[in-house]
Amino acid sequence: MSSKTRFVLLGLLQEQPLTGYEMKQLIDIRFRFFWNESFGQIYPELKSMEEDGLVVATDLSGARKQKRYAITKSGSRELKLWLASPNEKESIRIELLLKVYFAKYGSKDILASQIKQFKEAHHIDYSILTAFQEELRSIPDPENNHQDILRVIEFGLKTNEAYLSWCDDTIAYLEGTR
Amino acid sequence: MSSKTRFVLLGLLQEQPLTGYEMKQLIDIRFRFFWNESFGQIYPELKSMEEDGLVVATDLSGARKQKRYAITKSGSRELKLWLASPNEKESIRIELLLKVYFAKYGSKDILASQIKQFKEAHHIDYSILTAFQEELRSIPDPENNHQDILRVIEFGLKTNEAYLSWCDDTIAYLEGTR
DNA sequence: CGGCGCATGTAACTTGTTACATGATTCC
DNA sequence: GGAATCATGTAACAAGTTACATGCGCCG
Repeated sequence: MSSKTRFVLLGLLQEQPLTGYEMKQLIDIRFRFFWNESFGQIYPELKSMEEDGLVVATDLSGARKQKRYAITKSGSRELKLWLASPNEKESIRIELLLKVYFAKYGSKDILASQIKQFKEAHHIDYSILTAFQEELRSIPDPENNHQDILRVIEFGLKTNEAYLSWCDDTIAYLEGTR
Repeated sequence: MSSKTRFVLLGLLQEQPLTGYEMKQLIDIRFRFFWNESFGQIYPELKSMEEDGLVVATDLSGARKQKRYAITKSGSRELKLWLASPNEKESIRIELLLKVYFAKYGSKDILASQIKQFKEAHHIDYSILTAFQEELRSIPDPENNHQDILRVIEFGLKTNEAYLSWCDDTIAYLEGTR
């Protein structure tokens, strides 16, 4: 289970030079439903990537000591290599499902409220995804550059729809057995 | 992000006494689509749980040096406490989606084959879930003990259906743009 | 008698989170 | 001038994986 932080950052930099802070923001917004990275990973990783010659940093003078990173030829090569390499099994951990599995040892009411919370969180995800989708669709895209990203959004929409519908069924079940 | 290993094990032990090895097997089979634990977590955790008085071990003499753990009153209390406590945000990491997002920098053909692999893996998950569902339904359940577990299976089925349908759409899209 | 599955355990390592420190800029 | 946000970084810690060591029992 090797770290993928490096490749996420390279992927973002392939589009345009960015600061570590900006990359974190992009990951939080665009990848929120299937990926995350913390500053504690990003900054040290950028340093090590620079040492490996995959990126070059420019110290923005004047501005608030920000470092803008750009990808190098070598970095692009690494990115392509990773894109063609096999994927690791996705890792998923949903505490709520453990609690549903063990539901008979706990309170149905509390569980129902936990599911409602889960539902709300994913309803927000769903809204964000819908907004992002509309935004992308509203921008003219003659070269079909947005299609790939729209596929990712579609994944998020479909899985979140599944989540929401499961929540409704399960809340109904829990409240029906009171 | 505190570890939940302890509670998973307590939950399993609430049903019946088990060895570490058996718990690992149950987690691998029953929780495979939303949770995992390794021996490297399980054995040290069981030791620490015994020290905390949440479980008691019985050394099965004669048999191949196995230790069977049983939950204590104190352990049951801990389990109930956790069941009523708030959940951590679920963690999900899907490398494939990063690659779809960055698809324009790589090969469409390779990506399509990666998605096919993903699809196959989840088709297997789907089959396992269906089999487990049928098994549970075939066992008479006068006290509705299986209902909670069936809800968990339902979650797996719904999300996997979403995955599979997304795979088909996305493969079609990739192969259409060749 | 050899290989596989059962069974437990540990040590080294990698990965990831959190908390903290520092300081600039912007906006009210 | 104070709060929020921008911005970078590190150190301590927690969590999780992997590889290894050990040995029994069963089946062919």
